[in-house]
Amino acid sequence: MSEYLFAQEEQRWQAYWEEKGIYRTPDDPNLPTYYVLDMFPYPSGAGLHVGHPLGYIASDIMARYHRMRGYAVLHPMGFDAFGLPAEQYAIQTGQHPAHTTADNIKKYTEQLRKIGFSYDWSRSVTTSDPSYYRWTQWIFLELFNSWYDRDAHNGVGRARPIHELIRHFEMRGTYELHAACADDTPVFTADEWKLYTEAERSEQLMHYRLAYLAEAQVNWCPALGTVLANDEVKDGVSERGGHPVEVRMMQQWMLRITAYSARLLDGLNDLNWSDAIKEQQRHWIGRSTGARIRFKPETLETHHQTHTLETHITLSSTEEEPIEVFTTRPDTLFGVSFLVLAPEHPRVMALTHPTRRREVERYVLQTQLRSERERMAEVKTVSGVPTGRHAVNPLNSARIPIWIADYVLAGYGVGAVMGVPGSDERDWRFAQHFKLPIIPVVEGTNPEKGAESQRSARMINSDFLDGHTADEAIPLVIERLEQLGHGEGTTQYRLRDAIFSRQRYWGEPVPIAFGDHGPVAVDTSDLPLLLPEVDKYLPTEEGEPPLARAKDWSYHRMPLETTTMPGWAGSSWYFLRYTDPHNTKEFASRIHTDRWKQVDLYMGGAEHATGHLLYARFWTQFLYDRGHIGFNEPFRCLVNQGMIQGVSAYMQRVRLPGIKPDENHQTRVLKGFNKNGAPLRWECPSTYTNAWLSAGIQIEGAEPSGRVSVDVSLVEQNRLNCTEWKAQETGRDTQGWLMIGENGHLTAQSQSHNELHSDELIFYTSPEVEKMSKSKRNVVNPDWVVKKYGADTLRMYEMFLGPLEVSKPWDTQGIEGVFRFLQKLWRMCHPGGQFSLDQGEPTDQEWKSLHKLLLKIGSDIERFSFNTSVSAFMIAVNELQTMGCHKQAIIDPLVRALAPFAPHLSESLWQAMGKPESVHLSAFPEGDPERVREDNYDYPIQENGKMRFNLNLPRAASAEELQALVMANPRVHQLCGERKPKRVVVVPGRIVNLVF
RNA sequence: GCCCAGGUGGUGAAACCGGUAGACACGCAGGACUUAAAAUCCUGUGACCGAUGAGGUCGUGCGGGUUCAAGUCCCGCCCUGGGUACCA
Repeated sequence: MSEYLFAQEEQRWQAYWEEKGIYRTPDDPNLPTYYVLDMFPYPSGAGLHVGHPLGYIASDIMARYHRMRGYAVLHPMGFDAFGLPAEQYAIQTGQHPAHTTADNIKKYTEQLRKIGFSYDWSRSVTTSDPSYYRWTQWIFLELFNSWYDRDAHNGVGRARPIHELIRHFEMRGTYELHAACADDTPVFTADEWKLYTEAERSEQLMHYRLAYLAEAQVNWCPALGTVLANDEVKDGVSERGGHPVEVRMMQQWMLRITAYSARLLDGLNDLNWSDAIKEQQRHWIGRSTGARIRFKPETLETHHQTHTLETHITLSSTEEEPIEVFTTRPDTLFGVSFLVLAPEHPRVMALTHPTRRREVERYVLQTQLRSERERMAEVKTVSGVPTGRHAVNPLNSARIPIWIADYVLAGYGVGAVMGVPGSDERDWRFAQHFKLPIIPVVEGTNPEKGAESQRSARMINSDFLDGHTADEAIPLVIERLEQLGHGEGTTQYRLRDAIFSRQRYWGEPVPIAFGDHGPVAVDTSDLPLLLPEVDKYLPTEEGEPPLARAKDWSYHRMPLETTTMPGWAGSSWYFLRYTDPHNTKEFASRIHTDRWKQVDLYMGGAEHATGHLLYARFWTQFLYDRGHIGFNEPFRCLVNQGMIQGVSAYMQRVRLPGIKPDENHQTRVLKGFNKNGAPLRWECPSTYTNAWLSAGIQIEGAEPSGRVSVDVSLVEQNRLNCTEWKAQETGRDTQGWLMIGENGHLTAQSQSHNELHSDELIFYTSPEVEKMSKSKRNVVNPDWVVKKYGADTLRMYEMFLGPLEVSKPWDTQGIEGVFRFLQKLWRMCHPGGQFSLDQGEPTDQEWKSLHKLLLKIGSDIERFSFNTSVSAFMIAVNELQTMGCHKQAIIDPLVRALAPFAPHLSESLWQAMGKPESVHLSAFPEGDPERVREDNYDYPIQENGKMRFNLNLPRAASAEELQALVMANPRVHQLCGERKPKRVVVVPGRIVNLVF
């Protein structure tokens, strides 16, 4: 056998590994543990393309490497199986999403198995499996039955059981309670609590639960009949499908992730994640520190009232209440010349002067009508309307007008700002536009030109703050405001509570029923609450979610919640389940989660930066607070693999110039240039008005009329396989087509005498690197690669392509290099076609090649530099081949080092050596620096920093000795000539530089 | 606009602490073996000058700087990709 028959060998070893169960996670509690996890894939119907396994291959190398280094390795794979595509398919075809999902999982699993990953499949989990989502529902109920105590843990805060909150209410009401809740949460005494009805108590508790029901502004997508999360909406349309989205108020289940804002932000510092992802999360959470300041509105002269007494009283009380604003620059308080409320601010109408009511109403209505998209498009246009009322600056009693404007967002801070046009760019534009006064409060402000927000500048016109910088002034103002009771220092977060309800079928049912006194949790012993059968996967006629179609959707005669959980519910805790996947008593036992702890290496795409990665951290911290696990961050080290892009092949289509009526109608002559600019002429049938042009060809008078991609499998080095293309196109396109290539033309129905045969036409497509997708026809399927080159080649080539974190295009041609390397190694062990290794003692040179490799691989793996590892293997094998080495003493460790990268071929060679056990159970070989040490080093000799030649000098020589040796060398004399070096820089072990 | 990556041959890339730029591979060109092809092996391959030699000049997005020495450090800009946006 002179050739490595990969197909046969790979199948054989995959069966062998499975039979021996060598990737099963070891139970031995004495072994050090290593948990490597790939991000949960959604099993889409399209299957895998070559981009998907990139991260899986890298993590598999790490898993195998650690296994060989004596770690107990947990390396599982499972499926995030609930989701919209299966549901959409169900809506279209009536096929139950569970069936589609099962088919897709089967397909994915088969594809993954062929690549030879070392997953412990016995631990696989699927989120749509009731035995799994039972625990997703259970965690939801834990959230429902928890509140967040901000005072716990020395002010860090901690989630606590809801019954402890009830006890607090019974003893002290809301007195001395610092809980995460909305700002407008009512205050009550213990006595009031005791008098509340059950329904009222339930309503009060809802303000504190970590999973709670609230009226929320949501992104309603009519086309999908569902609500989308903010990160599922891009540019005003749904991320999936691109359907329009509108803003609506709806009753939703929410998760109080904002309780964890500070911890989620601060926790980032200790994580071994890329700065890019950490920055994205920081920005998403968006902490800003500043102050809330209350401005008292001027009393309204009430001489015009026509209200009834009752409404008059309620109105005037809100009229009198101070207006609260949030600012990060309380130091600029003396520069305030107006207040602005968001149009959605609840007190807009109450604070509007009756004479202005009409105008304000119109403005509010107008902003409501404008879509998100429009508002985004007109970011720089200034609009707003005065309320006709004024407020008073709490520090200097200045009278300032109150405005309404849409540049203030209801959803951030308190929905109201103080306008400081001297120090804020937006306030400045607003003041400029409406001719409001601009009071400079920091030195160097030019009110004519713009705002000055420098924090280091000295304050002016600011009473007791004058002469201070912003950082000095801020605590002073806050102190004064707190003394006067007009405000206090505070911290705001951009992060919003997460909407948890989905108006969809294919998700986990929310285990809540609605009783007479409010929501009731399904008893945990009744979980899982199974997803019911429905006749259609669509919303009901009344716009209720699909679950409302289910027969008898109730719990102890109480109607059940009809929304389901979002995709991220199941994926927020799955890494815990893998430690104990078959547990029927708990989501995972502490014994197992304590043993494996955090994921040591989490591999996946950067697109989950603010979604999955944030929610998973939130759930982990919550489960930690409630004592269910012993750590509060899920993923210690995160590596984001880059994308593998596709190279699409495009053909240019042109409209040919018109033919004059008197011309010969059989053929026509086209003139133009080829891609090198050489003039060309073609004689073509005149019946065609359109043509495809080979890349770079120009035709006089022709107009481009679009381009079309062709399947990449028909293209090699940009040259189109015209025969194949013709075979595919002729069936579809009855109109016929004309192709103009480098050397002639081709049509669908060979009708012209001078037409080339499809094999002869040289036709180039234009390559373009873009995302790999079906629609761009640039998808390369791993099954195809495995079939043609084998799994080991695919694995090594994906690693060889470039650094793991970087995006790079797939080039099928390049794969030959890796394929040849593996074949070369195989032949090295099969001299004359038979397996045979030399039992002799290797030479120093042979040892050196081996240990150079081992040292390199060891350090490369530690820093995920797998592309250079593959090169190192190639270099070693090239060197050994040149030396004619096929000694077992060298090949044995080399094969073990190769095992994580090319598990099949190394197993073939290993077992051919007569080893009793799998190579994957052997020890990873260590490099020995002694074996690569050399006595001499080729010193580069530089002239003024420019490399001239090398001198072979003893490595042990000191700088002085080296200088003496160099200066005595005849080649150096020749280089110097008459000149004498001004200075000789000698860096032992590196370089010698002669400076003239 | 702001934040984060990145920009090196025809292509993917390497250079890990400031020390020989382009390792390894693809592609291309030439050669050996073969009736031929495939496979394999050998040689060359950044650009320019020079004779195809010896040798030299230039060269890591652009312009400056620090240094004996810069792809690497500093300052200013340009471009590409990702994120984000009246966030007070």
